[in-house]
Amino acid sequence: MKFSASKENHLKAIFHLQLEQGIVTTNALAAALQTRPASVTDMLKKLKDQKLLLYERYKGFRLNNEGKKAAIQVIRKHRLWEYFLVKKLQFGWDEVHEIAEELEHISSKKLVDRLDAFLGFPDTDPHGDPIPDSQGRFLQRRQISLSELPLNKPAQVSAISSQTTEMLELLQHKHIQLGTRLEIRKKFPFDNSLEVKIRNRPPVTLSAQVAKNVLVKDDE
Amino acid sequence: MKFSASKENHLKAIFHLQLEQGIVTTNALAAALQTRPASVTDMLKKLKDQKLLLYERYKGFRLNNEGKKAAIQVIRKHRLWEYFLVKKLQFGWDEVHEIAEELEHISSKKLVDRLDAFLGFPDTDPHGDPIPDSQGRFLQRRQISLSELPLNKPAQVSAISSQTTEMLELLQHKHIQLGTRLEIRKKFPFDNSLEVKIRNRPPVTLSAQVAKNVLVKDDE
DNA sequence: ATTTAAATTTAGACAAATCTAAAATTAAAA
DNA sequence: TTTTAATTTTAGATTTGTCTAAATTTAAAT
Ligand SMILES: [Mn+2]
Ligand SMILES: [Mn+2]
Ligand SMILES: [Mn+2]
Ligand SMILES: [Mn+2]
Repeated sequence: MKFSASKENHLKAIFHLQLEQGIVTTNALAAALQTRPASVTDMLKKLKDQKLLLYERYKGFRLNNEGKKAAIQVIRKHRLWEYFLVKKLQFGWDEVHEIAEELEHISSKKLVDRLDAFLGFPDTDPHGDPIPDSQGRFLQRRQISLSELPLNKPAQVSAISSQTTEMLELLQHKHIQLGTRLEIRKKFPFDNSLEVKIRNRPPVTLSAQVAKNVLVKDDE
Repeated sequence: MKFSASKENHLKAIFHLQLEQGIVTTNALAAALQTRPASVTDMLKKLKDQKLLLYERYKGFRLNNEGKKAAIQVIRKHRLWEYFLVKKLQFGWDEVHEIAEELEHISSKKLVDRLDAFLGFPDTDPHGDPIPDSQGRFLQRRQISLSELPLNKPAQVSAISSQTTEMLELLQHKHIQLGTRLEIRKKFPFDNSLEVKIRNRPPVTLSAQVAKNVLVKDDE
């Protein structure tokens, strides 16, 4: 089982998208990979031929078990290398992603397992994401509503449960989107509104109704 | 200047060949890269267009200054990764070449320099070959082939020029590795084979082909 | 100096991965 | 329910790197 770098990138991106959506669309994947929908369709055919995903034209797609296993191995490599770069080579957590995006395609399984041991079998990468073990097992952190998040606990937006245009417009205006890292600075019991801090931005206030529909996961 | 993996492989192989030959031939490069002469010609045109080598058709070729600089950077990466694999990940010196052949194409210059620092700026890789520094300087050590070593002159193995698995396996079986101290006890003109003595071991016989690829330096 | 052989290059093809433009399908709006 | 818009797929082209087979050039042998 050895896949090209491009196939590995596709598998990984599909894996992430289907965690949120269940089913993945051509446009979503093209956006995630910064490529064109037509290119995605081309690749989908190849991945389907290799029996890595379930796909019917015009109907969306998702990884099957084989595809998930392959994707998880790529994610494992990516996160172990990021951990290595930060912990051993003194890189900042914000400058390792691009390099790991290349290193994740080195194929030696033995290398990855030795690296894992060398690093002391870490279970979380520098961004707080879990690192799959050698067998591909990993603890998917459960996501909670922003309204349940404790004060001052760093978290990352992992889903928006109410996806009305109005809601998304409001969040966009407050600079909150999927992946945004934030923490709660203050809670107002009067109306259960929250004051939320995002790095490099002034604090913003969210109503209880909004907070309820923003799902977050631990950000280390 | 960022080059594709294939171009980097070509540059590196040309560099090594021209150390021996001065000028490099199409067939020699094809053999070194396990590819076809026609493919080499194709690549030569591209490298010439990018002004990395001097080339006239049917007349051989060699790297210019730019090409040498690029090749040395690839060699630096290759050898630093090999050192990392052996010293930090506990790989055997005979199993790292293939992996380094992939790792050498990771492009981040910062990564290489950080790795270098992390490893303590080593100047010799696990096969005894010198590691170029950040500016591309490196000490080509004065070493001779074992087949040129005079009788009964103590020497120390400093490099293995043919690093195939088969070669390394053979040497391992005869208890010869980097740093091994030895001397030639007898030379057989019939087939140019050698009888070599290693301290605390019975003498071993080496073929001319093997001896040619074992490089030694004066034993202090 | 011819002839023969070896080395090298060209011509034409192919696979992988990508793209643009146009067609087909599905979803949304009127 | 038409009509319109958005999404997705196809058709055909492009780039990079590789190959085989044939042609060209250089080197070796007679
Ligand atoms: Mn990352
Ligand atoms: Mn990648
Ligand atoms: Mn090597
Ligand atoms: Mn390589």
